[in-house]
Amino acid sequence: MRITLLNGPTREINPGVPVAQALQELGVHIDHQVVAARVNGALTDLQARLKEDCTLAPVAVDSPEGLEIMRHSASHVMAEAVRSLFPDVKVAIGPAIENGFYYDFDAPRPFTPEDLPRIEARMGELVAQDLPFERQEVAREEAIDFFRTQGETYKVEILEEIPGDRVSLYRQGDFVDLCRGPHVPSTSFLGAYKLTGISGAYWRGDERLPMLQRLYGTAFPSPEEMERHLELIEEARRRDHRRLGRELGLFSIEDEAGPGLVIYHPKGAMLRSLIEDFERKQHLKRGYQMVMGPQMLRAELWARSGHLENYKEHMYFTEAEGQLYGIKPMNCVAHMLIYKSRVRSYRELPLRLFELGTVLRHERTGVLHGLTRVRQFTQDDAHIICTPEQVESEILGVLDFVADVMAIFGFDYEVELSTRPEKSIGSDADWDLATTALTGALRSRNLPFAVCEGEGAFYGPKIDVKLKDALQRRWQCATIQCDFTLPERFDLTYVGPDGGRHRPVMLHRVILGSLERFLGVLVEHFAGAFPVWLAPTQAVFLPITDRVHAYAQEVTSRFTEAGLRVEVDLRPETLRLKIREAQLQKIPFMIVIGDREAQNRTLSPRLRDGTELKDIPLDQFMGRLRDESQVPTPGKSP
RNA sequence: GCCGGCAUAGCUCAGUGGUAGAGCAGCUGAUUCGUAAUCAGCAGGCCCGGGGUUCGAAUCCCCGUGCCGGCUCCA
Repeated sequence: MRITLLNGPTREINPGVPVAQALQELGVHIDHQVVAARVNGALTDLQARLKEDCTLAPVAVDSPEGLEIMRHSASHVMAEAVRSLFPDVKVAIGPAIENGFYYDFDAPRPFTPEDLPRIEARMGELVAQDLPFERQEVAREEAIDFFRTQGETYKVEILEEIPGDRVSLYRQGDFVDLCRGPHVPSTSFLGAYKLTGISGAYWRGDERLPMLQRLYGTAFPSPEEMERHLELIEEARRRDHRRLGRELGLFSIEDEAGPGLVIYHPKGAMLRSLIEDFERKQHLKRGYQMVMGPQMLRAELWARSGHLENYKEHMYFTEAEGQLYGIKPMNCVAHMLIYKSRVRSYRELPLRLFELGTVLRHERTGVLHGLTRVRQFTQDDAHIICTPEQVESEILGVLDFVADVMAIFGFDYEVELSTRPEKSIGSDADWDLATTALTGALRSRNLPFAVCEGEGAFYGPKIDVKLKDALQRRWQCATIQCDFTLPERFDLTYVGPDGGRHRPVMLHRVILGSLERFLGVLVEHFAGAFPVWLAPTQAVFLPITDRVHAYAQEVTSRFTEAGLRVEVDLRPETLRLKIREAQLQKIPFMIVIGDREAQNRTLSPRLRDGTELKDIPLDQFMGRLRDESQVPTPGKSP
């Protein structure tokens, strides 16, 4: 039997040798770094026996596949630990996930935080025993019988649905699990792991099905790598926008006012208004027209738009003079009315209507979270109404818009295309047109994209943009959705060159998405240290003694009149104290003013990073601050 | 909405059946100071709300509300 090492030598090897031995004979050093192998490209256990000619490649624990295998094995070990400590639990599923793993159990009593150390300790014992993972292939019926006698009804349920006659089981110690594999050779291959959380999780992710108990863990090849990961979580905690929002005086969410309702404090309102100014300029530059719709519209309109049918449970209603009004959860309806207000010619298309539209959505209490999930938020929303021929170029325009804006804020992003879901309306032709246009636009900009089959809105396919923040976390911001329903329901038409009436296509799109969410992401991305153009307070003047108060106040007025966002700290405190507080407020420039500066009409700015500049002429520094206040132009100097 | 945890001063947190505490912040006074905390004093609480157990509840039990971590949903 001829075995070839990928990008390596070929050897004649006796049939029936295990993968690990074959690798060794091919000169691969086998230690705990190697957890599995690829046999002709397919992930395989190291213990598997080779029967025919093939190509081999080792899979190291620090490769993405190797890590996933190790984490998956960790979930099995956790399941064994849980089964041995709590014999009454049934096991459901336990995959590897980003940074770790989980396992779902049906437990007679919920787990508590005190259970975690016990389970972890038991896992430690299992790891110390170095139990081998053994793969066994059996007939599906045999597996069903086995799990049924064990009382593992969830495994039986899974088995009854998977196709094929034969399935694989993995055993380590006393624990046997239905599993595709592969696994690490034995429990001592686990590396560093830690149980991190408990939560409820619906069986099969369906809220109509029973809730199981999920245990989360994290696992890495080495303790150092796990430490780095835990440190990253700690860093995320430090950057939490809910904490920084309070500390920096940006916003609050008060129990008295109601959950999910953001109250902007002065600094937060300034930041928000800077972003809104930016948005207006960017949209006007790209041929959008600003519009504004009312906060509530008659319920009949929401019936017509289909919201009453599809979105009612998320809507707030109010009544006046016997009329029922729906408070807007989306901005589209008013935009439809604007379009319909007169006869439209093809010459007007594409019509791009932009609104910083504030919407209210009744979100279920459990999903609310800081600024990222709220009940009232403002979208940078636009509806583009165009001819079918214009759809693709309009989508391109939006993609370029997104690219520009993300570059300005300094975010990388990923793109997803979501296609027709099972429950949907519209003709196949419409769906094809829209999906082709979306895909075509992505292709022509060479944007790599993931396809989420069946994840589209019920009225049309969409492109979602996930920006990545400084901690590599992904956030939904921009989305571009094709919509055939609304032009239909509101009977939108335009007069074509032929003099006949035609139905336009509508694109619904946002760039930043929810300003609230975007603000939250910005806070965490910059850890509260906003770039000068976004900083609510750009500089604070710090007079050392009250002899220089007059000069400090004069300078403050001059900067303020120049449109710069500055403050002055006239308290009779020490410079050290003032610096410390300004530093904690993450103000970009702390400007020291003492007798020398007042004498020479200069300033001594300290930067956020601790750099001290000395005796800069007043006008020179004002020029610098003015320059840095400009919206960055990516592509030009850093 | 579901599972679990938590709720004490503006903030961070001690106090687990017997008279409510600390640090920071705040206020008052002194200090006029050169790059991350000057000193002293004072004040601050329906212990989330409502019921119950108990001679006695911040503490134990029940019901609400809110928050946190997840699930489901989602901008």
